[in-house]
Amino acid sequence: MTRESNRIPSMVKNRKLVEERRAQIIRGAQELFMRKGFHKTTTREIARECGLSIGTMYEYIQTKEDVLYLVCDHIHSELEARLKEALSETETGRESLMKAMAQHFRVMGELSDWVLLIYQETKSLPKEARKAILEREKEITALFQEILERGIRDHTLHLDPTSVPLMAHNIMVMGQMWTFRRWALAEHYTLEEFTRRQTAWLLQECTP
Amino acid sequence: MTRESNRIPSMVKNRKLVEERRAQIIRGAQELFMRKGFHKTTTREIARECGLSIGTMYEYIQTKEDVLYLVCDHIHSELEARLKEALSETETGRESLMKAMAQHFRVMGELSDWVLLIYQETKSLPKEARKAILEREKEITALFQEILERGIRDHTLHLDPTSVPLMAHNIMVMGQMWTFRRWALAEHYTLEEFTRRQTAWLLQECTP
Amino acid sequence: MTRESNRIPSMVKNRKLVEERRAQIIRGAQELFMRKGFHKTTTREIARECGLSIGTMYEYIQTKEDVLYLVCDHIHSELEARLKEALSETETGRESLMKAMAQHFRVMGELSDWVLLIYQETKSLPKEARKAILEREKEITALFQEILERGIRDHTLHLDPTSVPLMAHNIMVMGQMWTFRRWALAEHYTLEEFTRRQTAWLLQECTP
Amino acid sequence: MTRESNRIPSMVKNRKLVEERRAQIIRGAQELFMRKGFHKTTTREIARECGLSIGTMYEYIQTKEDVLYLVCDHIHSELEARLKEALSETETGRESLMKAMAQHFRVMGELSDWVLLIYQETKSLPKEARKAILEREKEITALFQEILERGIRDHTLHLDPTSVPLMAHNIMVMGQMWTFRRWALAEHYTLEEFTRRQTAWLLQECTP
DNA sequence: TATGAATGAGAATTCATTCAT
DNA sequence: AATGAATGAATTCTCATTCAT
Repeated sequence: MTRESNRIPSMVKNRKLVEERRAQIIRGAQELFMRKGFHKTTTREIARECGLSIGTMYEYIQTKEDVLYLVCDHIHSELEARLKEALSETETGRESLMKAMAQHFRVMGELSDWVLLIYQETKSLPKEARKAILEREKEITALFQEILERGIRDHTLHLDPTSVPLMAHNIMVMGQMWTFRRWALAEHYTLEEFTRRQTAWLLQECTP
Repeated sequence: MTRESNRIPSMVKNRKLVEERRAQIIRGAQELFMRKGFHKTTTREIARECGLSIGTMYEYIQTKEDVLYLVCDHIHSELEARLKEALSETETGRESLMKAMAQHFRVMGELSDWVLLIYQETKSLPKEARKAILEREKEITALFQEILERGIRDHTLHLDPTSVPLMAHNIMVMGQMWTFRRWALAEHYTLEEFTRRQTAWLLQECTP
Repeated sequence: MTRESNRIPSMVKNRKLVEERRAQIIRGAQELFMRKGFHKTTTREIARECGLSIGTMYEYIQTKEDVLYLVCDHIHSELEARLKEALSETETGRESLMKAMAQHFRVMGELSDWVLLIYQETKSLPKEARKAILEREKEITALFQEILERGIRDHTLHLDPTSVPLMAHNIMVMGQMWTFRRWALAEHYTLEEFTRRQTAWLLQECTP
Repeated sequence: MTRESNRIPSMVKNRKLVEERRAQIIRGAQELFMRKGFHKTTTREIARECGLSIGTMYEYIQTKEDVLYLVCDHIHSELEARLKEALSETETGRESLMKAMAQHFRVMGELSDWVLLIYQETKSLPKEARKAILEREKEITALFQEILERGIRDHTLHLDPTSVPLMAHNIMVMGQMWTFRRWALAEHYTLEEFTRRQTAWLLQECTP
């Protein structure tokens, strides 16, 4: 599930066991990183929280940064999975877009603490890992690009093809917006209102 | 200039000197925080970079977090000042909006490393300081709200008044977008194209 | 042995090891505190003296004050143990008192550097610990109260019962006297003479 | 008044001014040392408390230890002066002794916080200064020796002359006792009861 | 595989003292 | 005489990582 998990070497050979223990580690660390941030969480705390000894934990990772990577990767997997739930090839592009945006905002709202985590702690990752995380981000963005393109093909969305990447990114950013600026937005709008208005705005741009 | 600077107590009484030395500290720390991040920068490095002994530096701050606050506050001041340069009361709201958005995106592009800094390190600030930083963010957003409202009043912008806060935040987020996702956007658009398209999109929403 | 030792949390689980390492720490610190005082002794010196790395030492204590507490507690244990050696239930109260006083003065003389340590550094302890140390002091005083009361019961000591606490404290203070004012007393008296005179003085008060 | 004050060199030549400023310093420092102890009090705090700038303060002392010495010396002066108030050459030795003991206990009770200070912080003084402080202690003890000797000479006190120093020290220690062990003694006795019992005990020894 | 004691470089902060003004 | 900004050595404590059992 945590797709990139195999990028991180482990001392332990048994694949199944590695998978299982890392799930434990992710569960414990996620909670802690969210509450205290990456830097203020110690490896000891992570070990304790996930029920392993430090020695054992280090059999499954190499550095503390690995844990952060594991967590970020897992969150991305979750985001992507939840988004894909709402996708269907049988609908028109326009319908798909509306559903996808609604789901995207809903998920970003529900997992907002996790999303925050990704955007705030990614910079603590070593270059390679940071790149891999950006790649995931790109992939999710690509999902929206595909929907937009499908809409163009089936003539339910009228949009200059050169605007497709921009609009996909705009959608992504709208999602983040709900997690980063909720402190201000929630004073004025509910998630449903927010979704309705933003979707309407975007769709209008895609209407002849 | 660094408006909130007087929130942080100093051992040194001479106001002028405090102002001056803190400017030194900000200059040195900004550079380092940008390059290495807050946590990986040591107080000794900051002191060395800004040409003070640690002892002396600590006469002007109380904790390392104070330096971060000083830096964030300074960046916000810069952003706000640069944005205000482009504002003028004599134009129509629509004209103002176009200029302000262009300037905003330009500034966010130029200072993108600094902007990144604010959004990534703010969480390391103590609660009080974090709140003060959010306040600054609100104030800049308010500038766009005022422009939008002026446009509504002078009938050059047609927008449901309840959408004003949302659109102001959308503009803010578009600015951040250019700093956070430039790695992806710059593959497709120049800053000018980005500005043109986003402005057009937003203005269309404000056209009957 | 260092009875209160378990009040101080340790990172290390193995009870036996904790006992052992703390004994090491006490041994090293006692010597240093005696020579240089608590404040002028650094944690690194303590670690070096007791053959542990600082990191390791800090696995067994939480703060430098903990070391002081451990040392004070250990000294009290020693004092109490040595005093109890001389006690016997089978003798008359009067005989007991004489033996106990002699032993007390002897021990206070032998361990005078340690005793000095307790009385001079206790104030550097956090409140809770200071209270625990006073408690030990009370317990030793109580030993003398019991002897006096036994003497009253078996009619070998004639003393107003309301004077029992006062006399017990007087004995304690006589013991400290030999450590605190030896610089002056030793010019005139040997420990034996001191013991004889003070015992005689006190016993006379307890003779009809 | 602070007799030994001239042992400590000052940058300032004007004797009167030195006297005056040092009195200021003593007043401020005494309070702080009592509350926080010598080590936890900073020179800056002392300067602030006594209304001088640090620079100025250092014109009148050489090191922080000097301040401690000044304070201890001043306390001793106070103790001695208060004790001497109660002395009179015209009474019998016995009467003198009773009055002196009562006054001694009273003063030690009243100034107990200061007395504590002397006994707990003296060890922080450099050797020379520590010796000077012990000298003061000796002098006060000598006052009691003189009274005892006068009593022997005028036949109102019957005491083996070789016991004179011991008894003088016993009196001194009884005084300290009331400051050091008040936490326990005050549960059983008032200062008056304490004085009466201790005086009676001592006088009995001096009665044929 | 699992454990957890050991390590020590490294970090933030303090504070007595000086000295140019 | 008075001031107070500057200094930097010194101090306590932390924590990611290793490795012998």
